[in-house]
Amino acid sequence: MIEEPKGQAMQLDGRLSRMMHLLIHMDRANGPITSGEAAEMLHTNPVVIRRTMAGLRDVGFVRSIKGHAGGWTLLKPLESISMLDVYKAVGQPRIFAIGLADPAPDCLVEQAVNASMTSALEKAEALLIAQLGEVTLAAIAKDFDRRFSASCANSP
Amino acid sequence: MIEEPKGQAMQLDGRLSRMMHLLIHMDRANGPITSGEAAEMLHTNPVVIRRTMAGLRDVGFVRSIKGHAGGWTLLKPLESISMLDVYKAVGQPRIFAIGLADPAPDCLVEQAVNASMTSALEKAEALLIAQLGEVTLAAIAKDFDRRFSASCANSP
DNA sequence: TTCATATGTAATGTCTGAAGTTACATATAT
DNA sequence: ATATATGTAACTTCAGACATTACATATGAA
Repeated sequence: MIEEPKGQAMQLDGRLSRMMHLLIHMDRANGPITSGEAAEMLHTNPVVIRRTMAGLRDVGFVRSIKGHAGGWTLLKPLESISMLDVYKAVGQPRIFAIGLADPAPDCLVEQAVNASMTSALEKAEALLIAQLGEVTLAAIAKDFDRRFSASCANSP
Repeated sequence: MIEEPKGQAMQLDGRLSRMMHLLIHMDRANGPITSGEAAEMLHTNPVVIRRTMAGLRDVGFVRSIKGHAGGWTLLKPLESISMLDVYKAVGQPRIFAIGLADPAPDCLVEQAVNASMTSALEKAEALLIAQLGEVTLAAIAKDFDRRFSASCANSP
């Protein structure tokens, strides 16, 4: 049997999923969480945390405090933050990996192809955005609680 | 409202749109189209054409003939080829540029985040696949005919 | 003040996959 | 034979997220 390398898959933009993860941890924390602590939680680097959290700070979801006893604090309740809010806060990353070869071609055939492709992609994007808007971080946190209870049920 | 930066063409996978474009041209052509001719149509390289068309040949949509008077020929009517068929033929490229930071995390919080993300992405993907399945290349070719007539109406 | 601690950010390196390119082997009409 | 075409391997290029290094700046405590 051939061993699959599979250390990490492809180069996906994980900012949305990472920030959701972190915000829920921050809601659970007592005091501020430092970039170093957050980096450990997300298995990444403190600078990556600061860089990505900057967007969340800009829209007022979190606050950062420098120096001793500093770190990051959640400012808004999870009920008020949807997945879509986080998506926007991290800069609305490009959604699709597939797309048009040329967005403004001279060829009328390619224009017709682009029209069909764009129509399909836009519908899928609209549904995704709608889905992201329907789920709050509080709902995800609640799902976590359910999973946590279930995992504890298996321990004496 | 957040203004999207929305720059130029990034690193998108254009194989689906390119092959659709080319197949419609092949349907319009009298004889075989060479990789060189196709490359000019798509503003790319003959090797890229051969590489990508190989998938379409494997599923029987086209045939390639070597040597003098060789090239690529369409084997099936555009009515019988959907966008989804082409998508599959080019290897079902990855659809999304966003995704999970870690597909199999230990952290239960991240597992809950992943569940929500996956749910949203899967619904959007299902809709996209459905859209691709509903449109044949013949329908796109017909749309081209409309555009062509419209463009001729502006000429004496 | 002095110093350990944290964030802010620029600069640089790493990684991945489509696309582009070069080179050459192979097949086929004339 | 030769010109023409495909088939592939083996590169290079490119873009963007992520990782890392380095240093400036701010802050609380001894």
